[in-house]
This record gives sequence, C-alpha cells and structure tokens, in this order.
Amino acid sequence: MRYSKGHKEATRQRIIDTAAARFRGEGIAAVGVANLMGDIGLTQGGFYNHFESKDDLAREAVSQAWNNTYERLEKVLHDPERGGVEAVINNYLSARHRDAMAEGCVAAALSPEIARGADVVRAEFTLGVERMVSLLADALPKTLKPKQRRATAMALFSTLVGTLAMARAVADADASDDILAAGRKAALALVPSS
Amino acid sequence: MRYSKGHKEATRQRIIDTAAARFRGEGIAAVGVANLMGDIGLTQGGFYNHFESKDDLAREAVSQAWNNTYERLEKVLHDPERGGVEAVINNYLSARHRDAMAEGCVAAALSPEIARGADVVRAEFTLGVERMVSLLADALPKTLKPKQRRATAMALFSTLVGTLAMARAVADADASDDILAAGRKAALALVPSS
DNA sequence: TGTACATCAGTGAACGCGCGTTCACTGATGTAC
DNA sequence: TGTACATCAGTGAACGCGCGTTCACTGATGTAC
Repeated sequence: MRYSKGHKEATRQRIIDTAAARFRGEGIAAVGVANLMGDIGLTQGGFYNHFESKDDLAREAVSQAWNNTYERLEKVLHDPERGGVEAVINNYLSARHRDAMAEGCVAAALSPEIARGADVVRAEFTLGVERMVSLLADALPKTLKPKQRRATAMALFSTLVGTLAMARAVADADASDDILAAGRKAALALVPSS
Repeated sequence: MRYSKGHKEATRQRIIDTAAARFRGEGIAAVGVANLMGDIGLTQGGFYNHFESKDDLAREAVSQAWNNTYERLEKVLHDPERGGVEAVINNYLSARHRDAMAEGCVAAALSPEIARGADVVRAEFTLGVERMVSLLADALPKTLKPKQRRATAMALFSTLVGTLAMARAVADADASDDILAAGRKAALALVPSS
C-alpha cells in the first residue's frame, strides 16, 4: 500500500474535525467541499472516497461537535472543586464561548440551518440534544421526579442556547454582555436549590 | 409615466415582504435575487432599481420581520381579555409558531446567520431586539426596578428564542412538544407575580 | 394641435465565480507466482 | 529472485447549475415647445 495503516481513517477524521469547526463558524451551506478539502491539503475529488455526500459529512460533523461539547461540559459538571450545574451555566454563557462560535455548541451555531436541513442531519442533532438533556437532568437534585428533571433540563438547555445565540447576533457589545448576564441569572433560577 | 403613482414603492414593498418571509423560511443565503424577483413576476435586473445590494434588502427584510412580530405580540400583550406577558409566552411558544418559520420571529429563524452576516443587517437586528425587550420590560410588574425589568425581559426573550429554535431543530415530534412545554413553564417562572 | 424629447421601471444577456458530484486516471505499494 | 498484476487514496478536469451584480436597451408615458 502506498499509505500507512490507518492513513485513510486519519484523513477522514481530519475532514470531520475541520468541517465540525468550519460548519459551526460559517454555516454548513457556506463551506464548499473543494474549499474544505483544500484546508487539509487535498483536492475535491477525494472527498467521495470518504463520504457519500456533503449531507453525510454534515451528519458526522454534527456528531463530532456534540461530542466535543458533551465532553467539555461533562468535565465542568464533574469538576471536584467548582462543578455542578451552576458551573455549566457559567461556562456555557461566558464571553469566551460567545466569541468562539466555531469551537462552541452546535445548537447555538446551527439550529435554524439544521431545522431546515437534511433528515439525517436533524436525526443526528436530535441524538445530541437528548444526550445533553440527560447529562443535565442527571445533575439536578434528586428531590425532583425524573420527568421534572428532564423538563427542567430541557428548559435550561433551551435558555442557554437562546441566550448565546442572541448575545452573538446583537451588534452592541454592552447589550451582548447584558444578555449573557441576564441569561445566566435566569438559568441559575431554573435550578432548584437542592 | 408608464406606471401609476406609487407603483415603484409598491413593487419595492412586495420585494421586501416576499424576502422577509422567504429569508426566514429558507435562510438569507439560500434565496437568490433572481429567484426572489421571479416570485413577484419580475426579472433580476430590476432588483437594483430598488436596492443597493442583497445586504441592503436583507436589512429591510429584517426590519419588516421585526415589525410583523412586534405588532403581533403587542396585540397579544394588550388583549383586553387574555393579555399580559403570560399570553405572549403562550403565543410565542405555540406549535403554530414553531410550524410557521417563514411567518415567525426573525430571531428564532435567523440569529446565527445574522451573527455571521453583514454589519448593516446586524445593526437592524439589534434595533429590533431592543424594541422587543422594551415591549416586554414595560409589561413586567412595576414593583421591579427598570434595570431589573430590562434584564428579566432580555432573559425571557432569550428563553423564548432558544426554546423555539430547539423545538424546530429536533426531529422527534414528541420531544419537540416537550421542549415547547418545558420552555413555557420556565418562561412563566421568570415573570414575577405582580 | 402636433411633434420631439426626457423619464424611468423593468428586461435579459453577460461577467466571473463557486457549488456538489462524477469519473477516468495516477502511481506507489503489496502480493502472487 | 524477478516479474506481472491488484489495490486504492488521491488527482484534476468536467458536468450542469445558480450566485450577485452590471449594463445597454425597451417602450409607454408625461412634458415642452
């Protein structure tokens, strides 16, 4: 073989990682296949050795993006010093997260485009939402019934996503900071003190 | 003149109205100038008699979309029978609104695309957000200080936007309904009982 | 009153460009005999 | 041991298409003289 063992899989992963960032940063439709392949030093023809279609890649990229966010927030949640749902809220609704759309939560960066998009992509997105909601629900006080925890986690996550999306879209820097601060306060109020 | 008085202005308004709906329903980038003009029976060349650029139209369309939503929610808010912020929450987080992206709130349909977009469009979007926040803030109990009302209104609106965006992006119909219901409950909890 | 001209909303071809996808081909390597 | 062949990740040209924008032109009307 011309290429070492694992080379193809490594190339595939590089495409997914690059797409996961650029799709969030620029929008899925705005990133072309040829341009994306150019980012990792390859040409467009090779793309279809790895993926059936651009939608197929979008599905993988959404999955990868969810994995990133899940792992990051899980680490924050279970931090032995300053963990808990409050830490997740402060991490999610930070200026750092707002200013790093390409590395941030896929829901805040792409939910409308995904709502309009291919079914396979929506399905993958939905799996990620369920995982996120479960992660948050499990961290809520056990004084709540499971259904209440799930509902609270859904509302909490929606609040995080909406607040971040609004903070990014607004052109005024002070208003953006105010939106983040107000969202943090509201999100914290959703969490029952255990 | 070949055309009656007010004809040009009427054409301009038809372009804006069509764009305001299609941009929300399909995304700004996904709707081409030629295709849009075809919707009202004209050809692409005439577009530049009315607008400097597509971004110029996008700005007008965002303004128009905010006006629609503002008027709708203002009417709900001040309904003599079932008005108030609670009515706005139930109207915004309804299955009807979720299922009508093209006629719905521009923030839930386009905020990430606007965050990445032209400065003139972001600026127009920001004006709309400020108007919406003011409308909601003024409807909150006067027992709160003005700054508290503004912060609460910001958090409330972010929660509405995020909940609607998530309910639309999720592929599972039951999960989508659950997200809406959980969002309604959380939004209502943000409003202090006066 | 009749003629010449100005106005201007809209037409449609053209500009250069990038899109997603297909496909015949390349060339370095491993394998079979 | 040496030769012929199979493998396959990647190349690059080509397909038809739509993009935003420009611009010379059309043609029906109003105005000036």
